[in-house]
Amino acid sequence: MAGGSGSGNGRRRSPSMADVAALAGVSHQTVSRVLNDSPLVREDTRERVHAAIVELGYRRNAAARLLATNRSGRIGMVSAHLALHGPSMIAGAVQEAGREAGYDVSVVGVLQLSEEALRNAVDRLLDQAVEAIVVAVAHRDAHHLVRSLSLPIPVVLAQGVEPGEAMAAGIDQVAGARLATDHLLDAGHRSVAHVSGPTDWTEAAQRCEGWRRAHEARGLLPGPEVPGDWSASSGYDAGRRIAQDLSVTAVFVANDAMALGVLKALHEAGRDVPGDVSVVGFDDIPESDFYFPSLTTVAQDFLDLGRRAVELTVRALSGEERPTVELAEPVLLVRSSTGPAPAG
Amino acid sequence: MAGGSGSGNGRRRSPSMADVAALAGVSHQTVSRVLNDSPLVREDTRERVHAAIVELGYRRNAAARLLATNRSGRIGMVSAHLALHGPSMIAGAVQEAGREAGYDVSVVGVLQLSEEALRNAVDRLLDQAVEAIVVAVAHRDAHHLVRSLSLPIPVVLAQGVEPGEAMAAGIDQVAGARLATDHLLDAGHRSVAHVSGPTDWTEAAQRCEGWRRAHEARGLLPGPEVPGDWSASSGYDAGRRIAQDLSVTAVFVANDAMALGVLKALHEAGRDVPGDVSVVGFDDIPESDFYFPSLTTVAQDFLDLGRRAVELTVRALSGEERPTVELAEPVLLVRSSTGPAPAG
DNA sequence: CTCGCACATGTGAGCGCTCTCCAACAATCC
DNA sequence: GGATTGTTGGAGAGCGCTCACATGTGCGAG
Repeated sequence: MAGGSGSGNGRRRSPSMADVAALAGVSHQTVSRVLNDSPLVREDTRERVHAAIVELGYRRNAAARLLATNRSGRIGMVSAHLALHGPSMIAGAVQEAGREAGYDVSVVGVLQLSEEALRNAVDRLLDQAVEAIVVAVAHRDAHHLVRSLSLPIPVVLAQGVEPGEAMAAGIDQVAGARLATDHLLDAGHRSVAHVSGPTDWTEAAQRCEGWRRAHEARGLLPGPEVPGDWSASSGYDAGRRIAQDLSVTAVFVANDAMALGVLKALHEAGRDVPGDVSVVGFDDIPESDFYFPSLTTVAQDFLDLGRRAVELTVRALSGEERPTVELAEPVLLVRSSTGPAPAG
Repeated sequence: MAGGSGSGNGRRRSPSMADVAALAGVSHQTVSRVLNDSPLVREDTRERVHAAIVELGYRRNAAARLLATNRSGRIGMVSAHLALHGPSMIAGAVQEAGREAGYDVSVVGVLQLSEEALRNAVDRLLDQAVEAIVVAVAHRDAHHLVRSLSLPIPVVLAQGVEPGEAMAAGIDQVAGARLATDHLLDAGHRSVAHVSGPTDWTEAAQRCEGWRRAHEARGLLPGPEVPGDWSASSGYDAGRRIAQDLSVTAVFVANDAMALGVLKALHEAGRDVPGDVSVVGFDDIPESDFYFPSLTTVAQDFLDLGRRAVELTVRALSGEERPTVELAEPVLLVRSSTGPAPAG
């Protein structure tokens, strides 16, 4: 036991605060103060410490800091279908907005939607000691789970929320759908068909609701509703069914990808867009301007949504009880896939 | 100061190992053993501990564990343009493959590509104590940065790599481009035009290279090259220029989104696809089957790529010096946007 | 009946940081 | 000139875990 206490330890440990302190000729506490921008350090001391930090390539150990402070500076986010336009935009926006607010954002994607998968995702985030969780899964089950889950940290919902709901940010899907449907009805169409998203997705349900209400408000009966699954392929199938019904002169499709399929099916069936049939999409993906014809669609400001979600998070974190933000309003982009109802 | 030492401390701390140990009537070490599946625990003790864990809702503190072990079980990933199909698929695949291999994956997206932004991203990952980093930015600068950066942890490249490169997984872009170009040349076209991606992206450069070589191999001169930026909009601009040149009968477009733009421009110029002009894309995004006409394109197995990248990471982590995997081969999907060269 | 050896469990140090206290010293006041 | 500030610095505990070790059993062998 005497003598050589194992010094030559193969892999060199990274420098610690003590090493920096020793090199700068101060105590570890002073180094800590410098790192945390405390004003209680003389300028030349601060510089000496900084020099030591650079020389050693010191980097503060986040785990130790977290252990001591119990604050991770990290927000978790759970998302599904990250390959889809909306979810991926929201994830990017939350990450960006979080960063602006001084938080790191960890995104965990759920592949198969199930209660277990969601719980799992939340568990993984909890393991990372996140201070709050943003759930951006606009699925009914997710909504329920979030509300039932009683976590010691704030959980905010992004997307698929109801107006006035606390701890929830969103874009008014019902309003967006009404915008789209009203545009068609205003153009003289007697009714509008709808290609919907999967019904267990709250957004799909809300868009459907808006479409229905737009008709109701005018005392009209809505056209046929054909279910899809967000994919272009399902839109194509729906489009083929719609093309057979010659009384349909206008279609509101729940997202742009499906609208692409609808457009193709209509085209193949020899029905002209917008001459015979008008089509409106939802999402304004960058490609939709280059469809044939370029697609009238509803645009949502995802970046703003991300910012609102983070704003809620920050407010909740700073003690506010059940912070609320208003739903954002989507915008209709009129392009060339819509026109007046055909005469007759 | 006597008496009531602040016991009613508002926010209750989450239970620690010691709490579990006390409840189960064992020492904290035994709890640790149970948590780490040590065989040195009697069955009934193990059950008692488990019961205590459940009762208390105990969850192991990852920061403390990391501090003690110096192993985070986390892999970092830096990605850019997560809204694009390829990058987003790769991110998902790496996350999934990492999870299978027992690692958590942290993705940090870079918005503006710059050396500083990349360094920043790496810094953020380092702060999370990742054990390795996967860089999935197929940009020349990223490639350089990664090779110059000398980190104490393994860094593997995914996408935009050269054959035989160590610590790098990829899909052979040159081969993919040759596949596409040869398909057109085989169909009798005398030369093929190319709408390329931004030239500082290695993938764009490699696809361009494959297109060039395919001509070379037959002693042909390549058609005009028009630069794009991956967006449908830039593809549209390129398509308009190409449509003016009546000698062009075939176009290889560096990705599907730009191909959509090309298709539209060609259509507007009255040039029939594939009657007058054949078009091939790259990526096989789910929508490309529903373009007008449905797009012949090159498909890449991103999931496999993710798995290979993680495989490299794991091998490097387990001490292998400079592990290598082979480039994967992409596949040509022939659909209806390509046909024989027009007579004349 | 002691020894030894497997197994099962407990003890204590230390990971790198932040926090709460306390010490040293200069400048200021009555 | 001694008490009173304010400024700058240091010492030490403790966050919750894992590690290396010490300890306490039971049981067959010498």
